[in-house]
Amino acid sequence: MVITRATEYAIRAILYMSRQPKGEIVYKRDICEAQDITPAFLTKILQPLIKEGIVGSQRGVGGGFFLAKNPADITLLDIIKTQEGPVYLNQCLVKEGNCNREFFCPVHGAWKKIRADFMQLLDKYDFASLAADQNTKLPVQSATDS
Amino acid sequence: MVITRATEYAIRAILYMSRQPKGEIVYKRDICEAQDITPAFLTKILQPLIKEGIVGSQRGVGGGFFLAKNPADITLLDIIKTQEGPVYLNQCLVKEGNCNREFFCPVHGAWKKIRADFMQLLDKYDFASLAADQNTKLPVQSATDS
DNA sequence: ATTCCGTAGCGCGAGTAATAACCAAAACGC
DNA sequence: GCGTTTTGGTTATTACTCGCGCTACGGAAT
Repeated sequence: MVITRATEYAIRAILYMSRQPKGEIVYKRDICEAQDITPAFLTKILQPLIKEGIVGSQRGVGGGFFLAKNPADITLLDIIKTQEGPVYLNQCLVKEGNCNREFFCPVHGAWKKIRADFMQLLDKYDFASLAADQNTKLPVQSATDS
Repeated sequence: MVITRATEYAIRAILYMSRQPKGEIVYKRDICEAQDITPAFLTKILQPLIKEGIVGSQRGVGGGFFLAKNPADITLLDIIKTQEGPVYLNQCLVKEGNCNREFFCPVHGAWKKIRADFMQLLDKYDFASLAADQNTKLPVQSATDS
């Protein structure tokens, strides 16, 4: 019951971009260095984010990636959904009719509620706040390496 | 991001036992039939529950399993923890010092909070209530097969 | 001796986490 | 304009881990 590494990296990458001036293009290389991600893997991770309209990309010389939305409008839930698909928690909730016990199984209803509450929990954290938190911890930019 | 089948089955098994008279021994075979679980797998699943003191077992002729605690004192979180270990959500939270970004990573704090809230969410559901829910759905016992 | 649970370990299959190779587009130099 | 360089886009492959279930043998109770 742990998020995948791809999700972890995606969150880091978005966080990194959130700290840049709005619309500023950042190099893949810079994200990788700052956040300890291999370039090839980062490419793959960013694709769904681009499709989702959260990240924009620019090819060619001087190209790179940038945030296509306001950090305040991006939440942890958004990122998790692009990487892992919808949050389900329980197999029975994956598809309607997937579980033939639905009629009488009381846990079914419980899971539905838990899932909804959990998603709401994740949706509370937006990247503007997260980036702000980081700024209070790290007033000096030069200490970003790990 | 889905719970394992073992957890699913464990919950079903506990639910089944919660509906029996307190302390009554049930056969493995009966649990398996009622809840669609293979006997060998159920054996494995019940072990951690026994170690945790949630389920009791009786060997020999006429032996079987029974609830060692009151259904009202067993929550979904208890079962999940026995099957999947502590709930972590994020690799960084698995072990203190596991994540060298802890100092400045703002997501770290967010995950800690989310995790605590999530666990509290799961801890709200006890098996006395769940079993009661089932009784309202299923007043007649003979309809329990799937 | 029989009937049950306890424990260890095996094996298939699916999913993770990368890596590699090749393709496409944009900008620059000439 | 044209080709080269610099970037991202896409697909395939791989090593590895883990979920899931099965098998086999051991141990306790009656």
